[in-house]
Amino acid sequence: MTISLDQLAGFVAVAEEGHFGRAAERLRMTQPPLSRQVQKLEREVGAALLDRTSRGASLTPAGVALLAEARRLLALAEAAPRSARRVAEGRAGRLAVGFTATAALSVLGRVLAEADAVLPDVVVELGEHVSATQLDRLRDGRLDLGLLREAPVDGEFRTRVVHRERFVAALPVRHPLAASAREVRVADLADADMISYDPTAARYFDELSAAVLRGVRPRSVQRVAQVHSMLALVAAGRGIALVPESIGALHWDGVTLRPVDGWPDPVVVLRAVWREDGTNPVVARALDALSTLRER
Amino acid sequence: MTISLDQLAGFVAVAEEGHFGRAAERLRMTQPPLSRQVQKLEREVGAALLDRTSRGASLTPAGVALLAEARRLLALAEAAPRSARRVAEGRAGRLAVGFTATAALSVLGRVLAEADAVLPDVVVELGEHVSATQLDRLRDGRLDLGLLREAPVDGEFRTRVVHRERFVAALPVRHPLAASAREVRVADLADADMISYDPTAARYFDELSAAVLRGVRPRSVQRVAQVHSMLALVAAGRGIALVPESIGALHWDGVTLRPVDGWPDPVVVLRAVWREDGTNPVVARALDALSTLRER
DNA sequence: ATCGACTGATACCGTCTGCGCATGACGATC
DNA sequence: GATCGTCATGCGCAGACGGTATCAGTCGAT
Repeated sequence: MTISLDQLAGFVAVAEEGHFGRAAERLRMTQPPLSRQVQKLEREVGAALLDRTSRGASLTPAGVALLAEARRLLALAEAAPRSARRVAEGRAGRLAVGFTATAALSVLGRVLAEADAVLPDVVVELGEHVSATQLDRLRDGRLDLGLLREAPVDGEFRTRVVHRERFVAALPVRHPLAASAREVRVADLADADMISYDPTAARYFDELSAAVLRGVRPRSVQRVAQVHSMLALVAAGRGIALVPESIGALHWDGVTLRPVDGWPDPVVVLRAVWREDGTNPVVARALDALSTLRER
Repeated sequence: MTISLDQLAGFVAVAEEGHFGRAAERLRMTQPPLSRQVQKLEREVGAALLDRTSRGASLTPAGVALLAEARRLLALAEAAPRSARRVAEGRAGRLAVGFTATAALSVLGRVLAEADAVLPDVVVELGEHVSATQLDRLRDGRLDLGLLREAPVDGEFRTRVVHRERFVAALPVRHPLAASAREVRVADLADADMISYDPTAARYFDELSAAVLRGVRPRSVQRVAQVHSMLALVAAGRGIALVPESIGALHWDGVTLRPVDGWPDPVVVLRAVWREDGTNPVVARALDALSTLRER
């Protein structure tokens, strides 16, 4: 009751060959069923598509019109499964990536460049979210991959460190420590005014700060959640802050970044997080791309 | 070995319903063959398209990709026969129309406007050719419809008069006849210098001129094939010419058009000519449009 | 004018696909 | 843990579809 792709393929072959016999040969079948196929198509279309003569067959105007449509249909029908297979293999499709504000400064650019190079047919959709929101959206499938600081305790997630960097001290340019030495020592911070992290909203940075300060407890003059706010306060001369090194990409006026003596190890990590049982096959391919990234 | 439209329709139904049973109901079939249909599609695509659970089925990423393609395919498959049928009925398609230089001045504009109004989906392809060339191209199918003066003797053509007009005299503005009276009389032409038509290249006009002059034989100072050349010579003051009234649309400087006394009948005709056994169904529709045109 | 060669259409037959019915396997829910 | 609802599977049969043989028409050569 409706047309079939076989009928269209038969019709196209006859139209191109101008000859039922040769068309049948091309389709690796015999002529009689091909004739019937085209007749059936004509009945279903409700119009003659071919003029049959004793020398072969030629297109009617309706046939000309249908030929173009039939070619498009057959091309689509051939391409559609291939493209679906590519999506299944993770070579094409969509990848929803979440990232934190500070992640944008360190690896996001390289991640995207690498994804573009390795997975050119994957459309990466980006969203900036704090860590907790990213985990929520990973859970409900709105994100495929998160870039965040904290290691999620939840068992359904898997994790890979994609970036390590050092904590550095951000000093107001007029601060005495900025004038005197090249490196800041931990002890110098003991009697400094310090802008520190909000223990809930920026728990990771807060705990990391406490760890690297090794018991030294500077005066905390302000607690903020965002690294950016922190730098604004430093620029205003309100105190010193500890920030990830990659923040230096911003070149904040009035702020000097100094390494801290005795902190050689890159301790601030950024993790890629994804669902163990995620369904998007692009994730696996993207993680391959991320691993080559880390090797450099 | 290849996908079928039925499989795609089944897949789309399941994808939209999220449920094999309801999808089967929508397709007016039972659930088991639908399940097998989708399974087969998945084998042929080479990827899982649906995640089956005990609550229904949801799309995999590959399924999402294929769903979009499948919808496009099905829409095309539904539209293609309709559009072919419209072409077969002459409601859509191409119409190659030939016309002579003078036809362009009289009815071509109205013909095209009418065609656009009555047959909006027909693309009209225009070509200006002399009558003989038009007949050749009608014969070999490069033209569907000709607009020309002469009635073809050939039996394979059919004809319909689409325009009638009068012959008028084209006078140089400084010519005595232009100054004296409103109408020119045939007798006045007897001793006038006259620019006349080439008896082979413009046979129709030549014979018509002879007929309307009723035995009066003016001096023929020049013979030309094109009405336009004729007017150029009139403007140059070389003589009088007889031209179809519609040429007045051109407003040649230095030329005055005057009706001729005793020529009341519109004698110059323009005919639509087409092949008796032509294959393009648009022709019949176009002739319908032309007949309504003539009634006005 | 006749015959032969070639065109697509038709008749007939066998197979294989694809449907429906009955039922199974599995998970969710109470 | 019984029950309900999901999709998958086994089986039998009708119909679709392809292949072989043949027909019918047209064209061209003899």
